[in-house]
Amino acid sequence: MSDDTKEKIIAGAYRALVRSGYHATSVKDIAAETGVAQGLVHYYFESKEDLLVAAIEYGCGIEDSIAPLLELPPIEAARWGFEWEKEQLRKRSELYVLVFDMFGVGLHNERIAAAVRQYTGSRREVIAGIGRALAEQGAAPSGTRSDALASVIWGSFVGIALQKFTDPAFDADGALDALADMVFSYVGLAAPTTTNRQGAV
Amino acid sequence: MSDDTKEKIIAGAYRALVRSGYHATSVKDIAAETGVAQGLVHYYFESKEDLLVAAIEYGCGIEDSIAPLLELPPIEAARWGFEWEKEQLRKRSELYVLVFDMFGVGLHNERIAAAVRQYTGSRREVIAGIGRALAEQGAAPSGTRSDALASVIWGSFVGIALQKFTDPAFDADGALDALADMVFSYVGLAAPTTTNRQGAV
DNA sequence: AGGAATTGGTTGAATGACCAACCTAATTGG
DNA sequence: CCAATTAGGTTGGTCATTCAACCAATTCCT
Repeated sequence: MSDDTKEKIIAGAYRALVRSGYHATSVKDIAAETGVAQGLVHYYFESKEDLLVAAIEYGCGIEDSIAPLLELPPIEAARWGFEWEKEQLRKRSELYVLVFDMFGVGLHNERIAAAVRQYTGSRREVIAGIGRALAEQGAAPSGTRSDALASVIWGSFVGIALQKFTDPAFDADGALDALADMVFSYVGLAAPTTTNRQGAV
Repeated sequence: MSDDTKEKIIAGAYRALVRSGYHATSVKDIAAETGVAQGLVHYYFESKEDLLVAAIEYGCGIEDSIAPLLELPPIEAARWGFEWEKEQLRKRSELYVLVFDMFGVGLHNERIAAAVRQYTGSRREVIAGIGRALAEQGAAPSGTRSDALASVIWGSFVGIALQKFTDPAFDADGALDALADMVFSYVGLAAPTTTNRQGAV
């Protein structure tokens, strides 16, 4: 029952974290959210920070796996990558909110910064991997630096998500379509044949 | 001495904010940073939040003005826009840190969210304006939605900056160069002479 | 087998520190 | 005189962390 309780506390911490943000989440909140005495939280975790780091890692782990994407041929993977991002943005918005919160916290907390770094690094690497596979197939311009391009694309994902969360009226799908259009045009591939892509200024 | 002191407190708050982040900055800190009694801070500002919002606006206001950029012909403006971003990233990194901090805070604080929204909106609008000017000159594909493209570019700026601050080894200049390369190639490729996008409505 | 001791999990009430905000009385200086 | 300013203290609150006690199994001793 012990590992179970620990896991329950982590899940509760994640929920509390998503609801209230890093700084507004107290140990008391977490205990209440989990349905457990406050003292028990410290029985399992040395400090609040320990717990929150665990909760963040837990949150990053429960997202839909990208693995199936990487089984596809690289061109398909690239196409679906943008769709996958759109879908995650819709389905898992609370994780994005948490991640942005962590970006901010990480600026002044090395522990959290490390967790964030690992998360972003793995994300960017997926994109870079697809880019390299494309380059090996000769489907990208010879001078293209896959990692720089991956940084741009992943950065754009982040920036678009950010705009969505700061402005509820923001058209994230439109921006992601524009990004995809630009990327595919740049690497010399046909643009993905997705939804109605009407051009209106 | 009165307006001067208020300004001094705001500047001190800005410095404290940059150093320690939003949540770790107390009124006491600000008073100490400014070299002023704690009570005086409350003499000038109703609440801590009032002061911090003022400090954020102050911070956004002291950046180098983009105005001269907009005097240039749009193609030159676009070119220099990327250089300007590189330079700001080098010279004004502390403002970026503050802005990212605010992104996080804004997710759970409507007051700060509004300040952030205004800042990001004005930034994006500059880019969109250049894009529209280019489109009017026929230098961009007819189907291009300037605002979607501006969202992508500004988003990428943000994402690249973020990567720089989470990973000191990150090559921001390289990423910005790649972005510029891609954007220019996109706009150039689909120039009026090309036919493949002409029919897009 | 059966009572005693041990252990791991759990509780909720302290503890001590810190915070913003408010207040007051005293001082400065134009 | 009046506005700005200081130093100090108070209030009411929140916070993470600690701690002694409690409970239910499990193990040990006889």
